[in-house]
Amino acid sequence: MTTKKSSQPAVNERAQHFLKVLIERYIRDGQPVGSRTLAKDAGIDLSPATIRNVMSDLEELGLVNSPHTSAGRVPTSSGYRIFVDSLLTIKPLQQVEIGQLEREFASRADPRNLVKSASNLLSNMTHMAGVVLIPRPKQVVYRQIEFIPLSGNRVLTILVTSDGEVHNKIIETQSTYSQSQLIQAANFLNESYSGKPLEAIRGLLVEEMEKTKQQMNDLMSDALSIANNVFEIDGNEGDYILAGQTNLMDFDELSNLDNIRNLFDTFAEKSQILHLLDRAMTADGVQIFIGEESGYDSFDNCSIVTSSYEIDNDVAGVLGVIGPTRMAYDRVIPIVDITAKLLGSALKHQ
Amino acid sequence: MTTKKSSQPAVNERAQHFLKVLIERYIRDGQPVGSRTLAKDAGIDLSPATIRNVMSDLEELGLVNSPHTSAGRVPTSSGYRIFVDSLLTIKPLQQVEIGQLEREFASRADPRNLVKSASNLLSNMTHMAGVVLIPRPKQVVYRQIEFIPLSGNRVLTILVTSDGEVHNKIIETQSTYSQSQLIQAANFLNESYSGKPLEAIRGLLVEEMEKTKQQMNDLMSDALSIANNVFEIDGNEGDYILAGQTNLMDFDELSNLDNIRNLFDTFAEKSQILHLLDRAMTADGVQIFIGEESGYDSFDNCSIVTSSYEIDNDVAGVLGVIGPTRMAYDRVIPIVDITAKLLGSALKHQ
DNA sequence: TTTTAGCACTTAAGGCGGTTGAGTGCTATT
DNA sequence: AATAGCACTCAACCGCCTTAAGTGCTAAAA
Repeated sequence: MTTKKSSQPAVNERAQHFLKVLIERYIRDGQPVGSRTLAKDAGIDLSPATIRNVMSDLEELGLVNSPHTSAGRVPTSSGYRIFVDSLLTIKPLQQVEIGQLEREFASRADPRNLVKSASNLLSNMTHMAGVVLIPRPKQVVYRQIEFIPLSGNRVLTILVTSDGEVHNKIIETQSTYSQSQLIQAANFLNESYSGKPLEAIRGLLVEEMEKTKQQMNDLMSDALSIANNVFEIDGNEGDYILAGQTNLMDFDELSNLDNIRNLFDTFAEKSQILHLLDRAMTADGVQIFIGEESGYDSFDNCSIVTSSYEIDNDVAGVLGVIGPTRMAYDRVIPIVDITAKLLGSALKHQ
Repeated sequence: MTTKKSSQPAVNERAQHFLKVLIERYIRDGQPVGSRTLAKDAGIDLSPATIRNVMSDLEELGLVNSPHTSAGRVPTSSGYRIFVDSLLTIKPLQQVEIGQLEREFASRADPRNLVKSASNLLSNMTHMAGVVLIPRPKQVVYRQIEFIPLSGNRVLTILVTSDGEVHNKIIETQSTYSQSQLIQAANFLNESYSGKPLEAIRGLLVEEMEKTKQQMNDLMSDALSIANNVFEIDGNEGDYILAGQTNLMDFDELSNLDNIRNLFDTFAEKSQILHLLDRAMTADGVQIFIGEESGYDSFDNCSIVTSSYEIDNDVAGVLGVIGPTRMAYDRVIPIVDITAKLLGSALKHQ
């Protein structure tokens, strides 16, 4: 049945079985698996001593190893590999669970949300991290383009593709275009080529260059009606950019896992931070929240130094630094202060 | 000079000075500050015993406290508050540093990047977390609007405001509009009202309703030239959505700070994950990277289970789960598998 | 009255030795 | 080929002790 050589340990069926049971066990409770345990679990009636021989073979093959001499065995990557490739029996999901998932997906609308909730689903179901690459269709179909003139002959182009994704890009043009020129250019493109694959457009353009007509103008009242609707709902949601969160792990007073976890969850949640920044927006100059003052438990051991920044003398936003209460305020305060001023004036020059 | 009452400890100048020195010291090395240390640091020639009395007063006032009976003192939030409000001597930044900052800001172009690099600057200079609220100008000036018809009478509106921000919103209209109707509506709005403050537009609309002319059509060749430029650079950057990263802290084998830190930095960096997902995109069906197989050090103790998902029979993206090598593969694999299928078909139905 | 010296007391932290329990490898036997 | 027996290893835990830092209190000195 199985060929065996005395010089090189054999990976016969029995050994494979033990490997399987060992890995399953290790996955279950995370402890190195010893011979006695394995003997009981395996369902084959063998003494621990025998198991030890087998495990020793497995170790020689690099499929398991021990953290130290008198510990049980732990699977190595190669061990997992074999397990996954040929030993694994997959439990299909319950029909009920599948149903739930289907309903979950059915209830979402636009692609962005779908992707987001797929990621959340993965994370929730597995209690691990879920990740979803944003769809990148092989054939990107062009939907809409828009141009916004910037200073010089730079133009902001906004390209909308079939998947509802919006791509912003700043391009440098050879000559300078006026705003109305750009608008008309966009109209032309949009009317002629929406729905065509991106790669094809260049070819089509040349060929179809002079075929266009325009039959607009009289639907303006419709435009009005829609616009009314849009400007009604202009909710400016607010969002922030965070950097260097992991720096916080350097501080002893924050770096127990619970604390860090709370902090990061708070960052991910966003709403609390947004409230906090909102509060900081009203005051001008540098503002400091120390410990509980922020009002959020996760920041109990943190201070937040903020400053609002102004564009053309209007408060436009807030920026700041989050760190342990024990921070070098004398240094952080001027940094936040000057950054706010520089950011403000940098944004003004646009 | 200073009024004192025997019943309530006094916050005289000397006590304030000690508080200041204590906090400065504590900020420097994070250890509870004892009477002897404080005596040396304070620059006033007093014995530790005297200092102890003062510290005891400060404690009674709630400005400091000891972690345990025989430890030194640590500032409380109120202590920091007083320190920050009236004891702090701020070090202005070196002119050199300011120069560097200015140059840093000068080199960035669009607002989004400015905000991002401001956040990074804050984080780098302070070695803590930087946060910047995205500018929310008091008067949002309207730049550009665009409509994309979706199914039913839902319309995707894309509103661009003066700060270069793009706001997507799906609205429900009363009646159904065709694509060309929508395009014309957008054109009308864009031509007439770009540069006006958002709030004012509704009023202006009614009043200016019938004044519009159109003088387009002959700039089409320009449109062509620009478009050429845009479609040239269509670089579809690729991005992913991550969820439940903090779940990873639940696993003992990952949850030492160094490890978690590396992981989170990798998530934030994005490029590595993107490469990995890219690799997973080519294979179809579920793919598994175990430990070092991923090729990235930060994932040495992690496995990644991925599956590509298809839209209309074309591979559109990848999704997956990241967890410890010791994961319940038999459960995770079908979850990833089915999620990929469901996401694919959910996206197709659009 | 303020400051200081002295003293007894508290506490975290670290080192040391012993014990326990799980597990191993080897050898001789069945 | 499988097993039993045995000596050995090692992490983890426990209790014990010591050390270092610091405290509060009281009584004496300035």
